[in-house]
Amino acid sequence: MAQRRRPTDRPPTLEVVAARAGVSRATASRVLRGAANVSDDAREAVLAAARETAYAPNRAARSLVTRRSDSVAFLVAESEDRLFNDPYFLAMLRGAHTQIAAAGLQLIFVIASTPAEAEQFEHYAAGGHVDGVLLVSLHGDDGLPQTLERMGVPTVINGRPLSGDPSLCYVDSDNVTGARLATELLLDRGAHRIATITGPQDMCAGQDRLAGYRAALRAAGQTPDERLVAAGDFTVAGGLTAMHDLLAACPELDAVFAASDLTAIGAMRAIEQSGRKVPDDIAVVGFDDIREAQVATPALTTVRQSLQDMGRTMARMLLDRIDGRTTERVRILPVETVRRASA
Amino acid sequence: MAQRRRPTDRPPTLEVVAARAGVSRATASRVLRGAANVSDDAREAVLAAARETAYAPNRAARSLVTRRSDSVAFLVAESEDRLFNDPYFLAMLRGAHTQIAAAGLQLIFVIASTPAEAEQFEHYAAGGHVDGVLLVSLHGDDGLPQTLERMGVPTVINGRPLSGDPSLCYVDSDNVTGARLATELLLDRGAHRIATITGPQDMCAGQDRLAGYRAALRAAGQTPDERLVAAGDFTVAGGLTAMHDLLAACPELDAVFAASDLTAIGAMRAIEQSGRKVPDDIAVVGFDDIREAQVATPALTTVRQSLQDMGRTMARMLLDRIDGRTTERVRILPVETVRRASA
DNA sequence: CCACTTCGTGAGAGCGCTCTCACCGACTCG
DNA sequence: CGAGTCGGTGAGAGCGCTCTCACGAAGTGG
Repeated sequence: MAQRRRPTDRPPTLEVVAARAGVSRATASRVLRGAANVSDDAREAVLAAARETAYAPNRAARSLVTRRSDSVAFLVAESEDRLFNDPYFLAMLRGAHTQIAAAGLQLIFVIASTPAEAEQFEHYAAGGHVDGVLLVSLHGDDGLPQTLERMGVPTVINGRPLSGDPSLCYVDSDNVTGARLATELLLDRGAHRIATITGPQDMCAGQDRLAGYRAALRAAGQTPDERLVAAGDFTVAGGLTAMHDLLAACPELDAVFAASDLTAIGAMRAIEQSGRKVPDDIAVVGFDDIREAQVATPALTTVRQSLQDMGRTMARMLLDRIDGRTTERVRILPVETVRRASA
Repeated sequence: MAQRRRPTDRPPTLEVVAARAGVSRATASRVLRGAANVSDDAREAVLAAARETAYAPNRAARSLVTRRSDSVAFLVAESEDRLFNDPYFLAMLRGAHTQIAAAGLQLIFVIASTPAEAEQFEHYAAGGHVDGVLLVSLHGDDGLPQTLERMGVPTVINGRPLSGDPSLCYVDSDNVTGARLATELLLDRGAHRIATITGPQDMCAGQDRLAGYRAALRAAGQTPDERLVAAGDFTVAGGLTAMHDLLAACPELDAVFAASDLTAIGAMRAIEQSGRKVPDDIAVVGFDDIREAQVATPALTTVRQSLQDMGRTMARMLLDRIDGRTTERVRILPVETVRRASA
């Protein structure tokens, strides 16, 4: 437990600990950093002194000489709207925090919704104030990761960057397989005309899930029908509109693969409004397995991806890179289907 | 844009900027900190030099001498389970981030789910590594805020601390009024026997929402009936069980105020299972206005609290305290009812 | 028994910044 | 016209830590 301390007097320094232990600052420093070449006597004396004085190293002083900040940024490059539409975002943050904290680093949380904010962060990172960056929700072909890497700040991205730059390091869910599994699940159920509502095509998740849907249809000997593809944006409202369009264009469809759970919920609402039943008339499968999927009526069949794992994996890769350990440049995480009432 | 920089050469220092501007380090520092007593000539020269060299101040060095870390912790003292059950948690983080970033400080994200993690954080804070703490999801009469304040680290808590310590600084939603409004809404609708499913009674939100419910009934001339009060825990499962109990104990009830939206969703499911209809047989009102409330069937009438405002307000109070400005010790934020189909 | 290595240690420099203090020129005032 | 004031400035001392280097004691081999 920390002692009461008046604001005027200062926390104990290494000097104090060393004096109390009867050794030099250098030796105390060695012990506290866990360096080798210290005798057991000295080690014990220093540890005891540190405990008695409730010593906590001054990170600023350490950072000044080591040129490491011992902190990484969790940078969300996302507009506010979409940020709030990404329900497992928190899970990613949690996963990342676990790893980062275990390594003794601190996690700095940053939102950069606008180009101005992004540039401000670049400047900040240029000052050497973070050892690495976890970049979440990168858009289009934003050059931010390249800029950071050029400045010598290792960066790990969530989701394959659209730019396709082969030097970038990222972690992604297996969106193609997930979409294929979802579509196959509908095929197995006997669906003949399976529509899809896509995600935004400026994100790899949107592109890949569409690709997986098409791959499954082709594997089953069907030719993808463009009338059965409607554009969505991962939101409830987008799913609602897209589903109405699909029903108008092709009333005989009997199943839908929605590229996100929110989209699927919007689609189910549209189906209900048209007087049809889920899953009897039209089966629905989503993607993400957000909590709303369980609460929805009927409960939504979907594809689960673990964003906590995503955060953990990203953090682990980043730590490896910061410490100069070799690490794979790309990790693709598995997904699995979750069967509920809607299909 | 930052220039390409080989890992070996270092970022420009104040020394470099000063030399380029033809002034001393002290003057350059004055300009960059925005201090007074600098001639216009010197100011312009320094700013130009800083721009040309893409100078970014070294925070560690500054921190070392000013004894300020220019960072605050966003500390979540919450078990993982509950953390994931608090859907607007992210909104609070966002609100806090906006304010903190605008003040030029950085936000360090910390989760302390276990006593060991909490103690580790105490030790960390004792080292003077944060200028203040935003404490989220404090439980029971946890002594953490008192400890931090004793160490001279200003702390702002979300939600009235149960310990009732009058020295603590907090921001809370007006839970009593919210619960009263929700109950009055049911009374106005003509409900005669209004039950409630409470939140956990080791949290002020749970206690206050029960108090508001009772106050509304008494104001309407009713004597609260203990058979109509069931214990919940803010979860779907808890709401489901509690509602079954209520229906068994008092089959003639015609309305329920649930202390959270998730609880309300569980309750609606139980009502449905018992063969009754919402809102025709039993009207339901929740609390929070989480996104699931809109998606639920029927859409949930509820009480909205803005957790983004909460985060913003907490951050503002903390910044005021850090900078030594006087500030109120307690802020209670308003709530409003949102009418949807369930009542 | 002497050269050599190894190990534990301490002295001391310096990381990049802020801040105090002293100084200097220009001004005001009696 | 000398004494006092004041805005602008630079020299220099640290802040608390790490890290290099040198040194003495102990161990090792020819």
